[in-house]
Amino acid sequence: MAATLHAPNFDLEATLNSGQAFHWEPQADGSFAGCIADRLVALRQRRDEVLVTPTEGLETARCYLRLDENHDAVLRSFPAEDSVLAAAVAYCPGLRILRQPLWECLATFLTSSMKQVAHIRQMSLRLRRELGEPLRLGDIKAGAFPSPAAMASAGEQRLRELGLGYRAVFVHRAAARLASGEARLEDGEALDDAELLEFLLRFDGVGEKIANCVRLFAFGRLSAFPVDVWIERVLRERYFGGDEVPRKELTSFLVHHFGDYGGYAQQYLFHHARTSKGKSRSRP
DNA sequence: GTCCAGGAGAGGC
DNA sequence: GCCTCTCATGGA
Repeated sequence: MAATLHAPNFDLEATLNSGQAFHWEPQADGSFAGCIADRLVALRQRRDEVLVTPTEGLETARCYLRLDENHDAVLRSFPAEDSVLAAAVAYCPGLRILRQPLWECLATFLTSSMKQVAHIRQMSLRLRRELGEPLRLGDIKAGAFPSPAAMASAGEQRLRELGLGYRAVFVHRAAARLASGEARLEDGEALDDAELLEFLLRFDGVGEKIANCVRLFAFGRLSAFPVDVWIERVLRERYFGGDEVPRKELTSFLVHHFGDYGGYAQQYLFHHARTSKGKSRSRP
């Protein structure tokens, strides 16, 4: 029934619930059910293994969970003298960056602006339920993430009704551009990191933050470093003594300090800040 | 009831 | 270039 993935130093629950993907649903048996592209799978962690149901989903899951990478090399790349990052890694060393489908990632993060993780999740599940291809796995039902064509033909008004608010226009425009063939996200694969950033910024509603989320979580550009309100707070408080930091100075610091796997560092810092008890939420 | 969120774009200066 | 304002919604 289930196939097994070797997954040392891996934390399935943290990875699926760390604000990268928003649709994994916990099951009574401790597994998580959700779609990877158009395949509905159930994933369950057992010590150093991840059990994948059905077995045909094995390679899909391996790729999605990035279990084909050398994670130790990522951890070794981090600046040794950085105690803030070290604490975040120690808090949840098994956290991984996912390798998500391109459109799903772009569309989901277009809905993310000025939204809390819980609400992005609600929108994602609703879009899947209302507009996605219905899938079944035993008793489990779920919807695939709706295609650009499905989103385009649903129309902006329908997307608004599904709770997207002012974000509906951006999602709809992107869906229409992709459905018509005017733009192809796969073309981004061949671009270098800087070119890919420019490519993504051409979508209306995509700024530097969302572009970096898509570069990191979908295109696997592991140096991409999304700066949201959480990360900005962590950086200001823990790396800049609480002072306001000009955006340009911040960007320069990120590139030089965190290095080739800055995106991973960012995810550890984000997850730690957002979920740990000692989370910093000081405000003026 | 109030606060705030994995932002971006437009307009004013 | 850097502010400030607006957009929309519901979980915490």
